[in-house]
Amino acid sequence: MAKRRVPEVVVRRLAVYLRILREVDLSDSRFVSSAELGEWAGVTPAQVRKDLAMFGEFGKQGVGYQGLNLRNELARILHTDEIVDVAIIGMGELGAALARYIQRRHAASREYPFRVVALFDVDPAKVGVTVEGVGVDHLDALADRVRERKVRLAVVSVPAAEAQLVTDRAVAAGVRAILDFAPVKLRVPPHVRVHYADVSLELHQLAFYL
Amino acid sequence: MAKRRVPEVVVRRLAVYLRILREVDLSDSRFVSSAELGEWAGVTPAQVRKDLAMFGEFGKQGVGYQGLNLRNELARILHTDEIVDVAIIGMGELGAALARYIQRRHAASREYPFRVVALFDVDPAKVGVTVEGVGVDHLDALADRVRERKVRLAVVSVPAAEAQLVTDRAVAAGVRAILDFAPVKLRVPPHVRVHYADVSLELHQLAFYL
DNA sequence: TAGATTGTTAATCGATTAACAATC
DNA sequence: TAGATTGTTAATCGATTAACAATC
Repeated sequence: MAKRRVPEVVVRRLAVYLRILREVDLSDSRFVSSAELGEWAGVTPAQVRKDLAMFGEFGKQGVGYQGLNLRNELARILHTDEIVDVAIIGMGELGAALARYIQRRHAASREYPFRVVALFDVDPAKVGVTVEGVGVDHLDALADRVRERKVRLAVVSVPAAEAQLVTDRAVAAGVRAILDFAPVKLRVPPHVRVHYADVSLELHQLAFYL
Repeated sequence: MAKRRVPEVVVRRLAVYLRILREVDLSDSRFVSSAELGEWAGVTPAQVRKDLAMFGEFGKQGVGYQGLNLRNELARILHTDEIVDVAIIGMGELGAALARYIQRRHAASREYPFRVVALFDVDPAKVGVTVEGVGVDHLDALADRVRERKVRLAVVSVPAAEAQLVTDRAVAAGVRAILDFAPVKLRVPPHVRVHYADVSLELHQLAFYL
C-alpha cells in the first residue's frame, strides 16, 4: 500500500467513518450505504465511495456496505485492529488527564485500541507515581522503556521549550508518530509523522470567525 | 471582509505566522521577508505572500514586511488584537487543565489574548470552586452568565453524551465559535463555527502511519 | 541606480463532485 | 427481473506553485 499517495484528509475521514460505525448498532445483516454514511459524517456519498475505493472494493452494488465488515476493514486500514501502545511524555495536568482518559476508555471497551504503556516526566515528585496502573518513569529512562515496550506512538505534553528535545529522544528510540500538544513546530526525520493538537492555535483560528 | 471566501487553511496559516512573529524578537527596523517567514512556518514564500495579499498590502518591495507591523495586522485580522473572553464548559480533568493553561498564559503575557471568564459543570462538588480566580458555575447558569459576560467563544469539554446539549445552550446564549473536545459531531446553525480537538481521532489518524 | 522582494497573474496540481455503466 | 447502489471515469472546482512586472 503506497501510503504517501493517500491524502491526509482521506485518512481523517476514514477515522471519522470508523468512529461512526463503532457507535451504530450493527447486526450481521445491517448494510450501510454511502448515502447514509455520508449523511452521518457530513460528506457527499461520492466522497465516501471514493475514499473507500482507495483501499479496495468493500461494497455490494444495489445494497451498500456490510456494516460489521466495513468497520473491520477500516480498523485494519488504520492499524487499530490490534492494540496500539502509546507513551505519554510530560505528566503535567494535561498529560495526566490524557493518560487517564485513554486508559479509562481502553479499560471500558475492547473496541478502544489505544493503551498507555509508558509515562515520563522529569519532576522527582512525579517519577514513581502510578497513573491508572502505569508507573511514571524519569525522562532519562525514555529510550530504554520505549525500545523495551516497542512503542511507536507518543504523545508530547511537555512545555514548549522541551518539546524538541523529548521528540528527538523518542524518535531515536523508534517512535514513528507523535501527537504534539506543545505550541512548537517539531523537526523530525521524514519517516516520522507529527500531528499538532495546539489549543492556542485552534483558539486563534476560531477567533477569526468572531 | 467577505469571510466565507477565506479558505480555512489560510486562517490556520495566518495563526501560525502570528505565533512565529510573537516568538521572534522584533526591533522597529526588523523586516521579515516571505522567504524567511515561509522557512519558519514550513510553507513556500509564494504561499506566504498569497495568504497575506488576501487581506491587504502589508509589504514593501525589495525589503519585505516590517515585523512589528505585520504582527499587529495579523492580530487584527484574527481578532486577537483585543482580549478574547472564553467560557469553558465541563470542569473534568481536561477542562480544568485547559482553564489553568489559558489563564496562566494570559496572566504571564499580555500578548496572549485569551482570558477565561466563565466555567461550568453540573457536579455540585465542583460548583463554587475557584480555578485560577474564576468561579465554577452550575450549567443551569450558563445562559445568564454567557449573555452577561458577552462570551462568544466557548470550549466544550463535557462527556460525549452531553456535548450537543451544552452546545445548544451556549449557541442560544450567543456563542459564535466552539472548540469541541468531545468525540461528537455537533449540529449548529450556520453562523456558528466549530473546531474539533478530538484526541482519539488524532490517534486513529496517526496509527495509519505506523 | 542596482538589487531585492513584493503583489498578482498564469500554469499546475490535486481534490471534490457529477454522472453512469456495471452489477448485486 | 426491476430497483438500487457501487466503483470509476470525466468534469469541475479550488488551492498551490511558478513566474514576472512593478517598485521600494
